[in-house]
Amino acid sequence: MLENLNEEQLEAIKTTEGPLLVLAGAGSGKTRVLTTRVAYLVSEMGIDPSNILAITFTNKAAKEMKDRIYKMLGSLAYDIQISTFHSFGLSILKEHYKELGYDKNFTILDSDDSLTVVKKIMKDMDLDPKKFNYKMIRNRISSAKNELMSPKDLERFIGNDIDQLVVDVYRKYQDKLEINNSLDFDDLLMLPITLFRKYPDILARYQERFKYVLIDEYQDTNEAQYILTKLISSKYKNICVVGDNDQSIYSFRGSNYQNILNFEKDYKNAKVIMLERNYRSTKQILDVANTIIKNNKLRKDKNLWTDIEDGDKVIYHRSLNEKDEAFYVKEKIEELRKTSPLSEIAVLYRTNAQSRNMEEALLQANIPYKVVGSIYFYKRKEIKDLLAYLSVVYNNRDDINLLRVINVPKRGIGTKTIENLEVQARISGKSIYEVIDSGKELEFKRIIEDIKEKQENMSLTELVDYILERTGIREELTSDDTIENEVRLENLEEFKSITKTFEEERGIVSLEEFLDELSLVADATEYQNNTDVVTLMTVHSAKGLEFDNVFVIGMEEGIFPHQNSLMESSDVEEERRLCYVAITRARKKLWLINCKTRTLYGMDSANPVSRFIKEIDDDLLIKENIQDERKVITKANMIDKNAEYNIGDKVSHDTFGVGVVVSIDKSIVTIAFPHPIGIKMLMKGHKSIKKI
DNA sequence: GCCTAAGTGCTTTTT
DNA sequence: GCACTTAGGC
Repeated sequence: MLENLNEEQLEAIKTTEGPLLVLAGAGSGKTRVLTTRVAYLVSEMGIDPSNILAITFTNKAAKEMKDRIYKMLGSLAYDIQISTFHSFGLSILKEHYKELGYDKNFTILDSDDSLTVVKKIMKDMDLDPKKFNYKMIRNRISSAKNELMSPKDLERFIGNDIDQLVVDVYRKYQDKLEINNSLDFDDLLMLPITLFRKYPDILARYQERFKYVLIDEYQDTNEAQYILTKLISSKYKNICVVGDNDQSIYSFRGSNYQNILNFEKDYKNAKVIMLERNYRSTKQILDVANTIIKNNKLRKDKNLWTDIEDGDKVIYHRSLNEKDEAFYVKEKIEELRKTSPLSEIAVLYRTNAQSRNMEEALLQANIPYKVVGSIYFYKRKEIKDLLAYLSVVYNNRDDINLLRVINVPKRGIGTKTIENLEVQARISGKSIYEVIDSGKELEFKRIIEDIKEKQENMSLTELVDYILERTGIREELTSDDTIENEVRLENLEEFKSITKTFEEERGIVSLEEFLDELSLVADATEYQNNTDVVTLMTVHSAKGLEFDNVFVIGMEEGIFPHQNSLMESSDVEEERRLCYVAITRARKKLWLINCKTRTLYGMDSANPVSRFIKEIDDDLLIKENIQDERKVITKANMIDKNAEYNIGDKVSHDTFGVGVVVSIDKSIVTIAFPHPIGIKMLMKGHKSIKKI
């Protein structure tokens, strides 16, 4: 078990008592240290497996850790609690929902559902939707929760009308969730803390149970996660946190990498171990990563090194456009697959939207791939509808899901009826299901009741089938023979194969178990078992993974670093850390790719080369296709029909600033906007363009 | 109540 | 470019 470990790794494993901070650079064997440490605690120190709590951020990391520990400990591993923060929170709430005023069958809303609730509340408040951004309000509520602030706590910080509005909506939002017996993602972290603060005896039991606590990716913890771990480990203080401040990439979710830098202050006698030797990447790749990350000002310097000297140089390729970019990657993959399994190839990008062209290219070339984190499966209407039915069957009081399907398929329940139901529910403080007592909606209620009754003697897959039958969804989709309906049916069949896999792996699965897991794992690829395929994913999802061959596409200003990060230097630094994460995923070969022009938001644009590429020393790269920079002009339709345009005219745009008309061809006017957008073209009828 | 066409706004990253 | 909303006719 302890073979082939270096001195620092061994020390991290054997320091079992007291607080321990492991600063682990990329590829330094962090996961190995964590898993071996757990195994060591059990097999060498004789610690009861059920006294150990290991927390990760992603389901994937948790699964990986479980598998590895299982290999070392066998079935003893089952008693170790290894989970993500959110699933750990959920497990606490499953035991103590009563103390918090919830019923056993509470449901968990995904972030779209939360947004729907916020929208609804704001509409009820008669707020002009154009004036207030729902998403912004939802995000503010979410941040407040992650900072452990109730509406009342937040009140003290009101400085303007918007703040006041956030507090008002937050209060109503929380009331709504409680009436609906439902929780959002943030509640999974916040409520356990509320519980522990209110009931010290319950906390004491958890402290007693989890005498040994391990936290992975500690640099990504937010306030709620930080407090939660602190509470649980505050009695025995056997807390081991592992992380790398250079890989902190979740500040948008409230994570604070100061948590890792402050660890020594929090725990006075903390031991600190640095893992600086990289076992993953070649020197050529590591050099590129190091030259980029050293541009961050707010950073603790460290020296990540490797002795893998003989590698290939990193390639920087510049394509014509995004199609060409995808084509290039496809060509390279076809070469690679002669010598490497497809599972050792990853294509990484900054935003999910970038997967599309890549998918098309791979599809055309018959190269199997998977898109990780692609939630599009669960976002599809038919799947969401089915899930909504399952949720309502499980928790009748879940208004959000009920309203989604009360008229699906069409049953003649329209806006008026629904409005009435909502009003009734609001005055009586009940859920919609509870106030239904007549009309077509009673018919709906009967369907749900019937499914609930039948459910008792059915497997999960049978239940899904019965819902499709009883609700009329299947009939609706088969009665009209269109391609769209065909696809929908296929997706529903695919869903059934997910439930089947579930049941094969775990035997009888309750609806509760299934819904819980789906709400925490919104990624269809987690349940696919095709292994030898190319992996497409965002850089964020790639964290913690490694591949022999890595392509990073879209290395352009405005994309990577992303447009929205360019205003704040601290945000650009986070983008740089993200870039560092991307590069350090590669073991052997790395390609950095961008293109001269691409279609973005429905417009053609020419983005400058990413600053991260420019930060790399020339002699570290092989450059391909680099020529005539910055003269690319693309065209599209245009604009304010009432105005006349001449070359050289100045125009202004709310987002892009002041631009100059560079060419006119019939109805197409091309406008150049300054850095960093590059040159943007605008479509016909775009009102935000004004001639000056 | 339902359907369609036209209009609008927005896309960062995730549990 | 797309998903989502809205208005207006049936």
